[in-house]
Amino acid sequence: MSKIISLRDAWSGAADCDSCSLRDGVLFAGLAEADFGRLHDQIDQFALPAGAALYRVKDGGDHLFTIRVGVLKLVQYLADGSQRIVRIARETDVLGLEALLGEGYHHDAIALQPTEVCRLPARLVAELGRDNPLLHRELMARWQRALSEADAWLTELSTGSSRQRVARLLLRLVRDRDARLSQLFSREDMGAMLGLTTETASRTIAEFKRQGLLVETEPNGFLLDIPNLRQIADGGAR
Amino acid sequence: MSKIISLRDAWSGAADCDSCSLRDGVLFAGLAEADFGRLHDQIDQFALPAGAALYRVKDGGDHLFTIRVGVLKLVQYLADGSQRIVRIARETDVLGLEALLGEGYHHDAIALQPTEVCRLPARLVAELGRDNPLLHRELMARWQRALSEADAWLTELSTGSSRQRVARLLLRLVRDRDARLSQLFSREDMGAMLGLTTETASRTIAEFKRQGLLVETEPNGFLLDIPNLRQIADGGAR
DNA sequence: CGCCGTGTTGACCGCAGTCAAGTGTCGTGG
DNA sequence: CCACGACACTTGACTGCGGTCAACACGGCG
Repeated sequence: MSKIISLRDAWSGAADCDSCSLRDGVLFAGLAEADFGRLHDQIDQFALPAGAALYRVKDGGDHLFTIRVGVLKLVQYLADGSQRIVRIARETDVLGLEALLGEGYHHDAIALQPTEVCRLPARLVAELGRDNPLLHRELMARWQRALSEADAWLTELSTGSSRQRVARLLLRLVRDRDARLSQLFSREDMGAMLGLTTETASRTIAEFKRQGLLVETEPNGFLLDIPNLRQIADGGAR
Repeated sequence: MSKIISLRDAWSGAADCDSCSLRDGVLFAGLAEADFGRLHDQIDQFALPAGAALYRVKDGGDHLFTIRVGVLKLVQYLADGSQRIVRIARETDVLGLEALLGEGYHHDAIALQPTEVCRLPARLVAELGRDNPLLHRELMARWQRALSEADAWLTELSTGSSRQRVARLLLRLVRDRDARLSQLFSREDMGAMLGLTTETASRTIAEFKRQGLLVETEPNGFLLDIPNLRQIADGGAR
């Protein structure tokens, strides 16, 4: 368990959209300058340390968030108190889409690394989306992306042996990037993502290291043996 | 494996929307009569026997579907050929939302029971959605519903012991309805939904029957002992 | 220094996967 | 009409993977 940090503490000012390097990649790429002006001064920036919650299930939910840097986990809890991580969000991803429907958040969103986000009022985005086809389309695309992710977690990360799941998770983390990985999740989080216990996650990672499938080249810098991991992921050899 | 039935074979005419009992519940509840007219004569109806595919992953994907009666499974396949059922769709649900983004379908959609659907051209729905706020909102709500379902499958149906998973599946099938259940899935499908083997699904169902948690009152009519199933689902006693 | 959180490893055991046989039902064709 | 095969479901026997409980190593921090 980590310290609780309220969003208020994390406020780091009004957003500096004009110079934002993500400007073209994010939700508002297609927004006319006029519309964007309406939105702009409603946007706030926040910086979260690792372990801080961006929002929690019970929260009201009247803001969307786009991630500038960092990684967050989306967590749901079961009746017995155990947790399951249902998705991971990283830079340019949008969180809290459910706020557009006035639903209140469906997960806890918790930073896994130092993270910066922009906060947008849901009402305003919903309004703009109503008569702006490009934003409308962009919102649908975000929803679809989240859905595809969710499906992939089911088929790839909740099926097969522990070796397969861990291998698939590692491969998914580097994806298009090359074979280097800057940070590994805690064993506990890995377990919660893969439906395994902390011990099994630990054992499997340790085994991969021993077999040279995962080499720590520098502190917090890992190199993956992608071909062999891929073979394991597909049900191949040990 | 079941016979392959092409959608062409299943065509059963232009849709009779005016008398459709679902008219108020579906996507177009908020559509003005004029707009709806544009859409209406583009809609076709299909009837699928159990086992037939509504669409497959490879298919182009330029139609949405709304389900009038029946149940479908959405299936994804892994590299090793095994299948995982990622969602179930029933009356009033909308399938193929991804077609709105021109993406091609992401699953195989296969009827589990005799099923009737209406088919809508994706392009037209996308157009209407662009300048119709109510439809726009309705589409977002559908996407969100699918996403919530996907998350629930992860936390409820892919976590815990086989007894817990089967119990949660049964409870989910009756949901708001009362304790009666008209049809049970095949053991194979249950396994694919829960990440279990066919044998384990069979054993667990058989055990529930022996314990009176699941009573077959008539052919294809089951009664659930909801309180006790709920206790099992939450990690309670055997 | 001692504490705490995280990761690792060991020993043991039980649940669920595997392989296989057996039962029941349905549909087809002789 | 019955014989047969196909298929789904059930059940058994065995095994192995991963869960559980516990001890220990390591590093950071008060």
